[in-house]
Amino acid sequence: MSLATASRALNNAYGIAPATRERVLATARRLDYVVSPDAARLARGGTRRVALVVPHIDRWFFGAMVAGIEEVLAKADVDLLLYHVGGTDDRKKFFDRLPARRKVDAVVVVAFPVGDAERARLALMGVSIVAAGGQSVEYPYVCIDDYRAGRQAIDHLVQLGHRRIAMIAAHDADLPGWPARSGRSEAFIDALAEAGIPLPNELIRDVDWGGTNAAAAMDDILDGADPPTAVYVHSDELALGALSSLHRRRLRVPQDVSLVGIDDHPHAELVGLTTVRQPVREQGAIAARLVLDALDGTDTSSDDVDSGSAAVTVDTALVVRATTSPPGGHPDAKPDRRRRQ
Amino acid sequence: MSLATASRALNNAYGIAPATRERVLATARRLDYVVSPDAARLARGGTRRVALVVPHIDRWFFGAMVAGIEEVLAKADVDLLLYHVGGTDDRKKFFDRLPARRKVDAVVVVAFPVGDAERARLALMGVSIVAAGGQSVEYPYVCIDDYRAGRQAIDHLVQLGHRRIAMIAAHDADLPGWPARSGRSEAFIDALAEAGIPLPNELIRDVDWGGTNAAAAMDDILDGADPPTAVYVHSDELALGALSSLHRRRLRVPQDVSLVGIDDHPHAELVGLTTVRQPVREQGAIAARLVLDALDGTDTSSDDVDSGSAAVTVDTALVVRATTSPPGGHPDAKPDRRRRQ
DNA sequence: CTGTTAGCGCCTTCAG
DNA sequence: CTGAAGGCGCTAACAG
Repeated sequence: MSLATASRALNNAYGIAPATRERVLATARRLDYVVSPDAARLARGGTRRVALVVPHIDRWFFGAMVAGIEEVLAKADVDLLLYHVGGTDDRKKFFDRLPARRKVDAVVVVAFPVGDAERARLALMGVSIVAAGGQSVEYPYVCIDDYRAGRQAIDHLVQLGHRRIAMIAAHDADLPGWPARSGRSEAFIDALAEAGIPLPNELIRDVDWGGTNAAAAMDDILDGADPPTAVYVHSDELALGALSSLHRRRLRVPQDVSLVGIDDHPHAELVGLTTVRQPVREQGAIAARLVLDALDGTDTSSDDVDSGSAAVTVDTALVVRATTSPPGGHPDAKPDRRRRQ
Repeated sequence: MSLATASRALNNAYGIAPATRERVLATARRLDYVVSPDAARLARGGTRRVALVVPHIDRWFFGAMVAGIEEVLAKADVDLLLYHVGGTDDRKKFFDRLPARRKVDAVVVVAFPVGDAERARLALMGVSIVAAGGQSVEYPYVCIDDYRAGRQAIDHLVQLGHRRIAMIAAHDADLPGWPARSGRSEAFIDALAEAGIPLPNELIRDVDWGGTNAAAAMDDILDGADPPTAVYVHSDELALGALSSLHRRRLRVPQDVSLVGIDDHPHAELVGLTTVRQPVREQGAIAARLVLDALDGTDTSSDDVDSGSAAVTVDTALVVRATTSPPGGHPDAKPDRRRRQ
């Protein structure tokens, strides 16, 4: 039979006799034949591929995000090209060479602040772009409200009665302009202001990302003249560092000092860390759906539909575990050690 | 000028005048032109792509491995297609559908035990396969010697004078046949036997992978009649769980009980966990090189070269931190809290 | 419903 | 050293 007929059969196209199709499929099965996606793409246009640009694949947050994205994209039968853009040089190289060019229908930047120059380079690719975990004025995105998450953490401390509260923030040399920072910091400032607490500059540290750095910052803070009764840390992995400092000093948590983080990292549950949960995997899934929307939009050119839902903010929630209590730690007020088991 | 000339110029082919080439390249640059990799692949054969099959991308070990692979493969200008094969159903679906078929030149299975049926399916793809993190009789692989790693951990405990030692192993429903298990378990058995210590079956637990499960196992062990003075845990993430159990019970580590893990997870340093380091990222890099070798081999069909170096075992090393000491914990013998800072 | 005919964008002999 | 064909494996109009 003819080539075209076979092609139609394999693609479930219209206008083909069920019998013929069945025959084709059977033969294909017998020969273990599958169409070449590359050749198909060449003829049809549109790779079913999207590029994933991710800074630190070996950190939980990014891994979970990728897992979420992969899950729904795989289901939609689109492939993922992984570009690990770790350090600054990697980053430069990526945007200079644009290795994903002509290879994908879309790119997802994962928790990755895109600068103006970089945006210009990306535009060159001529494909849709979505940002996962980090808002963007230019692209469809999904993220949490970092300010709100921060407020949930701090307000919790304030409500417990803490007045002397430290903050450990972090920056990442590899991620200049990481957007979560400012929101989480502003939350601290505002919350204290609203509670009538003067901003304790001597209790604020801004470290390079990493648990050991956070531990050092915690040490530094505790060495101060008037140490805090509670510490707000920008993320759980940093909080774990702070916690190790506390343990090393044989300070009791939460009796001597309370500790709250953000993220709900798997290890947070393990050590009973009070934190603000963000659904990372779900964000990934949503990002993937944004991608699929974009692809459909491109295919059908229906610009007037759903062009507003391109910005999704998912909710966060305080998870109270065992590292927070009123100052001095009233045992009665102390929550269960492991809340969800 | 002609199409062919341009093609030659872009590919640095032989037989082209430097001037002409330069002119072509300049124009290409000006037009922001890049060749279509898909079309090129169609004409030339050989996608420059490899598939990465990874079970739990959101766990540190797998992420680090992927990072290592990506680093060298990106440098060689080959792209990575990511297939996240988490649960058993994912796995079945992947091997049934073989979504990477005809899309890649090789596939890397990351710490992923491949069964016979699965191997047969993979063979269908007709591409080279390498195993990263887990030995394989069939494929080129890179991994550590799990038995040896286990021995390094246990022998350390034995040398410190411990005679009552517990073991927490783990299995993963998603990774049936995980090869590291047996080696790490045998190490325990052999080491005790050599030291003349009878195997304490009541101190051995085999849990589902996960920190909380390990914590529960630790609880269970400590509730026993004659608790151990030291615990050997199959991996750091489990050890962190065990550690949380110890902390919760206000047991002093290492004075009351010593703890040793395997992996050197980033958090191990944070909490001062004594462990056996394995260079995960490096294993990824080596796996990537095995892939490149295989690709070259295919291209040039030079079967007689380096066909023996296909199995690499990388070294592990004991890292003594703060969770191990002689039974009872002689302060003098106690190593520095944070060894490498 | 099915076969024919063009390409998709590139590489590669083969003659100039 | 360069240009002119042919083809990689498939799909998409077209006719039958």
